[in-house]
Amino acid sequence: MDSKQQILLRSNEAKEIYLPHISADPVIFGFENNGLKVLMLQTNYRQKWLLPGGYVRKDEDLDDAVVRILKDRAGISDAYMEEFGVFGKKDRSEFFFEDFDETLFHKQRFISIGYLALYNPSNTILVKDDISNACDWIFLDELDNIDIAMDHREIIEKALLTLREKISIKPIGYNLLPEKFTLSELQKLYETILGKELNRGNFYRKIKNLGILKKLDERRRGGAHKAPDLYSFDEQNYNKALENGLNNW
Amino acid sequence: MDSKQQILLRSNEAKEIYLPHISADPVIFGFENNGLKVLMLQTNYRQKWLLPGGYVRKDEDLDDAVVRILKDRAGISDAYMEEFGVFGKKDRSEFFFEDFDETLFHKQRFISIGYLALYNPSNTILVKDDISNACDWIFLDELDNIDIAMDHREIIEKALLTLREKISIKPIGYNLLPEKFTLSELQKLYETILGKELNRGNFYRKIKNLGILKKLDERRRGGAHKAPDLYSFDEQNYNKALENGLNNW
DNA sequence: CCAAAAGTGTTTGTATTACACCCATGT
DNA sequence: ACATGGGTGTAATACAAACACTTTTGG
Repeated sequence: MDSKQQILLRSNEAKEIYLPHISADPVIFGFENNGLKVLMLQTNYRQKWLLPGGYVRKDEDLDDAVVRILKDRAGISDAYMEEFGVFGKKDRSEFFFEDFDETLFHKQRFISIGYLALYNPSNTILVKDDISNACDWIFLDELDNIDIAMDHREIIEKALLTLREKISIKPIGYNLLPEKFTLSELQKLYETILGKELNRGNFYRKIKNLGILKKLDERRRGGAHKAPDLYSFDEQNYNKALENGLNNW
Repeated sequence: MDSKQQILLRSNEAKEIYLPHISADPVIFGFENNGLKVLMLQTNYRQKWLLPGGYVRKDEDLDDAVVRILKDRAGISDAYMEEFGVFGKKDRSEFFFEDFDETLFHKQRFISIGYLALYNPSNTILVKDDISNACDWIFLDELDNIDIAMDHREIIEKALLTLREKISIKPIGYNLLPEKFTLSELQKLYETILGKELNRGNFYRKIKNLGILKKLDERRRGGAHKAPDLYSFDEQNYNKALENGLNNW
């Protein structure tokens, strides 16, 4: 079965179970090798890259739909999630399926709700579904080199802006870093998101005064030099800081 | 024609021209008599108060739809506008029209996109449309005393939170105050949105250093005491501050 | 004259920034 | 030994918060 037939099959099913005209597109950010990445899928059909979006079931809360979409399309659960924008231009999506006729579910006009998600790439086992031929974390600076469908590039940019604003108000890291991490990894994450370098000593003090870290009795061995201490987040204080907000960086 | 018949009539029309399942609800804030107000309509049907929401035409950008809705339902143009949240619980709206059958357009499941708008009440000539028997600015502290339909109270609360966060990043006032205003009016606006009192002298210096005000050669006469100077916004600097953001209050 | 309005001064406290220094330690 | 990591000291700066005093002026 070729990719076009597969889409047609999906279309009929979709008409029955999903609300028309509404889609949700999660921009899932991950942090690895000192860089920010976005999870994207490449469709069999037309070989273009897309956010792992999906639709809302007729009998399902929108919030639940997004959780399900993340799970089904990217194999991700328990990610941090937040709505950050709505994309509703009238020709934003219809053109993509130009070789299908108007009855195709996917070819409707869609208003898409953008969700920002944070997740640690090393926790993911990437599974491409049957309409995708690839599922990958793409570094932010590689986005320019791939062919992105519809307005998904614009969606990612808005998500990134939101992330940047967010980090000056709320702590970020819990969903992006592994259980155990070093201070310089955390600092690098902040530097990457903010797009500027931070002073190590000041970062050390500030993050420590927040009280959101727990120093572990372990070190990361095997590096070329002194073994750095490992930390993890103190969940209670982290969540308290999430509620109360922080100051600026 | 009673209110139920009127809704039925609207329903048939609506099915033809609007996208199903999608609505937009603007929370329009106004400032008058030293207090924040929200524009609301009271439906003939069931006498409940609602935000002046509307639907999106099949051939219309979402952004344009919101502008049209504001114009048609509240007689407002050129308001500041910004999306602040999406409300998508599955039973959030269907119950309101319980005495109609399932074919009613309005009784569908709706996912509503919330928009925050700022407008000066004295610029509005309130026009109730034919499905509303009242259209009014309601003071925030009066909201508890009126019967608000669906989840619209929750939507207003989220909008207010967004407004509060917004004021610490961007200047606010251009769309909420008349052309010419006094410093104490502006201070009162800030105090109302932030929900706390500010020191006059410090406010004076801070707002002045922002450079977003123009002092006019006029005074407000007729008060009991010294006539206060009138100001207006310096549009260029105001917009620059909008782009660049400010500090905290 | 009086109360509101405009404008300025000062003090205290707290964060931020930028550097710099010292110690610890794995290879 | 040495590069990295951990931890602290400090001086300059910049605001923010609280308060108080003065001058102006419309009725």
